[in-house]
Amino acid sequence: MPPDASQPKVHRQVVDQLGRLIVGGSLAPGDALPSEELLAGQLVVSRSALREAMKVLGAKGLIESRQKTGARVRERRFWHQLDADVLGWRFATMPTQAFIAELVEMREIIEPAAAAAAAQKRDRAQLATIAAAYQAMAQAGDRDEWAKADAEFHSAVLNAANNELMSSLFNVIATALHGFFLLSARASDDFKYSLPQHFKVYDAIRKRSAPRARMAMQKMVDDSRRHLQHTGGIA
Amino acid sequence: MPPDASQPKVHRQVVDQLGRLIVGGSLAPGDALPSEELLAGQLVVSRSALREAMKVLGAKGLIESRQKTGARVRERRFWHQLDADVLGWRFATMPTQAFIAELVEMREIIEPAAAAAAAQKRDRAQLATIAAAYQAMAQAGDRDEWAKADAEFHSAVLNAANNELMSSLFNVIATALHGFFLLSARASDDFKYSLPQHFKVYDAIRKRSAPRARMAMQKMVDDSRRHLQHTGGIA
DNA sequence: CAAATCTATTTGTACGACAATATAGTTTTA
DNA sequence: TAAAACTATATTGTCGTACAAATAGATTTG
Repeated sequence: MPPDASQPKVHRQVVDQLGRLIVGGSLAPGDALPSEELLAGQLVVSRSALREAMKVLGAKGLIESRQKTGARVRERRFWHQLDADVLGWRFATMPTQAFIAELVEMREIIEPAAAAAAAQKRDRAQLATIAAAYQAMAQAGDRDEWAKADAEFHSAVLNAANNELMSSLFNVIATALHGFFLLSARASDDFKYSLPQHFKVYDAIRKRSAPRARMAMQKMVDDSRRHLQHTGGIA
Repeated sequence: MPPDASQPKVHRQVVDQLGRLIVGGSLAPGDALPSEELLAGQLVVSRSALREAMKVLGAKGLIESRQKTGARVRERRFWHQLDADVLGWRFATMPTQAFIAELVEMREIIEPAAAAAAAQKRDRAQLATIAAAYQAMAQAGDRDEWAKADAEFHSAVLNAANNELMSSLFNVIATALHGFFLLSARASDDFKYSLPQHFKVYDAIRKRSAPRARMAMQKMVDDSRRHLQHTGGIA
């Protein structure tokens, strides 16, 4: 009994189909979609289900519907680029080096800033959560355990910054990068090689030293980039 | 003939109503919404319109619907905090100092990083756009002209960073801050006092000096914060 | 007591009808 | 002729109803 074996609902499937078409470029900004009646016929779904899907796409900034004129694909600058689905569709249709670079750049901006903020604003419980994640990393027996604890560590740091906007942003970025196994710089043999660097981040946050926390996280992020360049990236 | 006098559609109104209730805390995470039939009756709308609204709220991470169980408010960590509507509802219901501080903090993280990236990646046309905005600032005759050109300048810098994720993020943050007139540090009498600082940003980007661009923007942002603290904030 | 079955509730999908709106064309008017 | 007012018409928006699908909870059964 797989935990998520429920077949996807129709409207969700339509959201995915149209989303991919738009983000993938098959439907360009300015293009008009077929009328709801027509499109529903083409996709073999009811107009009700189609409309629910269109509203969702509208909520993501991808399309705009107006009476008489119909629905049109909006310009890219209106797209909610930080929406998880939109990111996913970009991944599915254009996993280019440039796109990955954008994600990595965002990560490199957020994490050092978050570490600095965490050093200033973290409370005791949040520090404890970071410490627990660090312990789990130290005791990790294999790559999977390490990866899990590593993700928790970074998530805990973000949480300790006490800024929901920042957390939400990192959440999206990290999830997307996770899809490419690009979050942690995983050395082939010694997967724990970055443990000391993580300790420095933790220690700086513990001592409430924002500059040191920022620098330590910056170094970690730089290492990650160096590693990426070594392996030549993916796409 | 006001440009946007069209009465808001029903499903949009429902999205707003429920969105405010949830973000405002009247409906807490974990709470169950009434069944669609009931809720439609309470709001005096058809089930169809209500469902379209619920799908939109689901797309924003606010609620989750399941058969038999009904719809429930999701935990805050799932909310799309960077969605323009969600930000708007937070504004409408909880314009607290803490929330504004989160927005300002995000801005302070993004803009210096964006200036640095722009210095490295901008092309000629993007530089020209920044220059044009700067010129408009220099020639601004009143506060409104200045504010408009100022917004264009910052937007142009973000655009020159050539990272759609960053642009999208800044767009949302800046729009929200604009709602509070908190984007630019507007001195009461000399509204052009930050012009030289803007020039430094432009000049560094022109000379492709990332460090100087970052520092110049950082200083601008710091000034803005200092000014905020002087005036004691708003909410 | 555990497993299988049934039942009732709620969302999901489909269909049909009409209202509201905005475009494009048509007619009227100055 | 040009501008203004009107009219047709395509398309989305809203409503209501019926039924399908899923699933939590009660019931039966071994």
